Amino acid sequence: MARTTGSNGPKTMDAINKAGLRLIFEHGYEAMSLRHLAAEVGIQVGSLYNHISTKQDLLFGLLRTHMEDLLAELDGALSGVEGAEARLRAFVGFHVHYHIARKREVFICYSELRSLDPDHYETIVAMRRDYEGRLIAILKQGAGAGLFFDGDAAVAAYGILAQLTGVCSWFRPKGRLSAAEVVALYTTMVLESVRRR
Amino acid sequence: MARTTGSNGPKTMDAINKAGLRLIFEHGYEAMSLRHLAAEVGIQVGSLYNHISTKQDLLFGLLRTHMEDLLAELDGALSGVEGAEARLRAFVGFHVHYHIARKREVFICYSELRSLDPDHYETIVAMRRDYEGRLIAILKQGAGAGLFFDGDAAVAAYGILAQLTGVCSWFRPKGRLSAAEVVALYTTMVLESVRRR
Amino acid sequence: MARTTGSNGPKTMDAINKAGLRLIFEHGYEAMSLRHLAAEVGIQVGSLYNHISTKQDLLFGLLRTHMEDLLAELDGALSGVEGAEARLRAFVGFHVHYHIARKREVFICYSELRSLDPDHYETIVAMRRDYEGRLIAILKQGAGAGLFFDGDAAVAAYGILAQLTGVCSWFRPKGRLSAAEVVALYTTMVLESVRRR
Amino acid sequence: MARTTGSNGPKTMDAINKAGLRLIFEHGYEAMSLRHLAAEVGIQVGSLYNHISTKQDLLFGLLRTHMEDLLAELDGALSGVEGAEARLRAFVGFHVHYHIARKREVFICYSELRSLDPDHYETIVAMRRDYEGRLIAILKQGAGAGLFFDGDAAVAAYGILAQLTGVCSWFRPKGRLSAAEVVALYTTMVLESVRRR
DNA sequence: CATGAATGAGGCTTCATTCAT
DNA sequence: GATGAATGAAGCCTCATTCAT
Repeated sequence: MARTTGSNGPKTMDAINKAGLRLIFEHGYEAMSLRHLAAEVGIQVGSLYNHISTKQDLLFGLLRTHMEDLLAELDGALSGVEGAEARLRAFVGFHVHYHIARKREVFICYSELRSLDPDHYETIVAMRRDYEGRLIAILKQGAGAGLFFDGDAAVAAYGILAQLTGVCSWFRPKGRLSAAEVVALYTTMVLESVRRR
Repeated sequence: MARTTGSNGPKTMDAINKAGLRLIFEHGYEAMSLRHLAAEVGIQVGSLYNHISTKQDLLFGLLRTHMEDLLAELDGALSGVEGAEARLRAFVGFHVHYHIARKREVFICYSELRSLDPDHYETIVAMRRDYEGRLIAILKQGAGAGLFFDGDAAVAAYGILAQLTGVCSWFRPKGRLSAAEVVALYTTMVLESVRRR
Repeated sequence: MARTTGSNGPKTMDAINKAGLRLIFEHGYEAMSLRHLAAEVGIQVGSLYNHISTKQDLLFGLLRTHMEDLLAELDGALSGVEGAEARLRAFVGFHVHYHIARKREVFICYSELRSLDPDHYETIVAMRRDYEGRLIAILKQGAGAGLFFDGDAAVAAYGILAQLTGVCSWFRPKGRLSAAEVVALYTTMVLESVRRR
Repeated sequence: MARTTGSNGPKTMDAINKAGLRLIFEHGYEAMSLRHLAAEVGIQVGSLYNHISTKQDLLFGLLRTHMEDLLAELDGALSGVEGAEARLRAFVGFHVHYHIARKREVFICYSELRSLDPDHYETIVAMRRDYEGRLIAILKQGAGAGLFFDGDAAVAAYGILAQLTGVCSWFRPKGRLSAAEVVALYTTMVLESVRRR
């Protein structure tokens, strides 16, 4: 009943996004009910609609924000780095760290693609292709420079991305290996796997 | 009203499994309604219950069958193969082919784990660990023989499995590369990525 | 699967009646499903229909048989007994013993009246009125003979019947009082309650 | 579509309780569908759940309220009344009047006990035992004072309660006897039936 | 006489969303 | 900005009953 304070609009929106991210990660978009979400935030279901327009838009907002961040931060990580090998190292390091730090956004961005409306789907998939394109470009640059093998760069990129993205499934902060050690191991594995022989 | 034929029990059960697999793959377990499934099979919703006990059991049946097949066929593929490198080649080849051939079972076995009841979840995850254990054992065998690098075999295995499993997301039968070509490329990448240097 | 013996038709019908009586007593007619009943009998649901025509008819059969038995046995118990007081004693003794012996039939004959189709309802209620009429007649006979008070015989009879019928709710074979002791107590209470004063 | 009025929450809850009481009385708890109830109240089925949590809770609420009222009003009726005979007269008068006035609550409190969840069942049965205990205490008090016979007070009480409770089955406001006349007749019958002889 | 597969209606409950207050 | 009561569709599942085998 009693509201705690006056206008806490932005705070509420943040809480919705945070709880929504967690609930979608844990139960999936279809399985997360707005009742559940509202309870987590501490408001009534109807009140959600003062902050979001539909359940679908909540999902799309989360995914779009994630993809925008991912692309922007990748560009930051690659900026000023020259040479295919250095750029590949930078890519692997960035990708693993980001995917460990924001595993929930990453996870739902894969698993809930199919829950998006066609229009929203296209938007997110296009951003995803942008991201993959960055890695493909690096592989082609390296092949052109005679450093990397000369096979199908896209297929190789898909394999590398899958390997690296896997960390969000199994990495545990208190596990045997630290994030830095995983980066070191996977950087070596990736570099060896594409090196010209 | 008019029944089409006489007792077609087994045929119906097959149709349910087939349609269920496809619908869960396409829309997800939560998003697949039994209405939808029954319509696809061509029977009434209630009639589903002559063949399954619950929606959850339908899912579990699909996943358990898949994991049983996966393990049995892997053992077949590795049987009689000696030496760590040969076994690793056999593993990669088998894994990629199986994951291309049965991409839907594979996909839902990852994506719908969280939709399983706790007991069912444990059962499937245990079978999954069995499967991963086969690859880890090969890596350790190779490391012991001085062929493969001496790092964390489990983490390396997770990376390899993620890379290979990725094929069910992007592989298209009519794409640029045939299954055999993907196997060739990925076999090389995997072998190089773990080779002792 | 394998049937145990050859034709066991009447045996099956008996089993259905026995299990039906128990299940209706325990859960109520609406709450007893034919699945439940079939399982109890050890056959498939569809097979029930080789023995009964509808669920409703099963109920009606149980109630009609009970009422027929009740009336016939009451007539047996009163036959040859002369004098209002002796007949009232005989009535009380018979009623209590019968209601203890066949408490389940008695119970559902009250509780499931409302589950009967209108026609079936009328049939059973008419038999019930017959039964009540026997007691009312005894009270009137006693009043005419100056033994019993001269009030509303029907209302008195309803009170007596309710009191006596109550035994099927609380009587336990191993309770403090034996059936005979309950009969003795209630016979006294009833006789005193109607005695002319 | 068009909402009739603004927030009429309490009014709706009242209407649900009233209609629920009537429908359970007429058809039984199992046979009353929420469709039916909602139609009677004039809302959609789903809207019921803005006021009740489950069908079971609706039943329990009705029964608990009834038992609370019954106990409270009995205490009111007995308060200040001294002497076993006066208290027994007060009990009979109160019981009959209450059971005529609220025959539907009384009826379902007997007939639907078996539809209660085990926990709810225990709660109601305990209250029922409380109520019976009041009558047993009066009988013992009278026996101790040499007014009433010295038999099994509990069994006598069960018989008396059954007789009195029977009114809700057969009493009709426009029948031959008024409520006051029934009370007079039954008070006499009960007192005579337990008087020391 | 028993089976198992089918039907179509209906069971209780939850859903996302709207809107007057 | 929050509430709570309303909607109408849909969720999974069970029901009594039928009937070819």
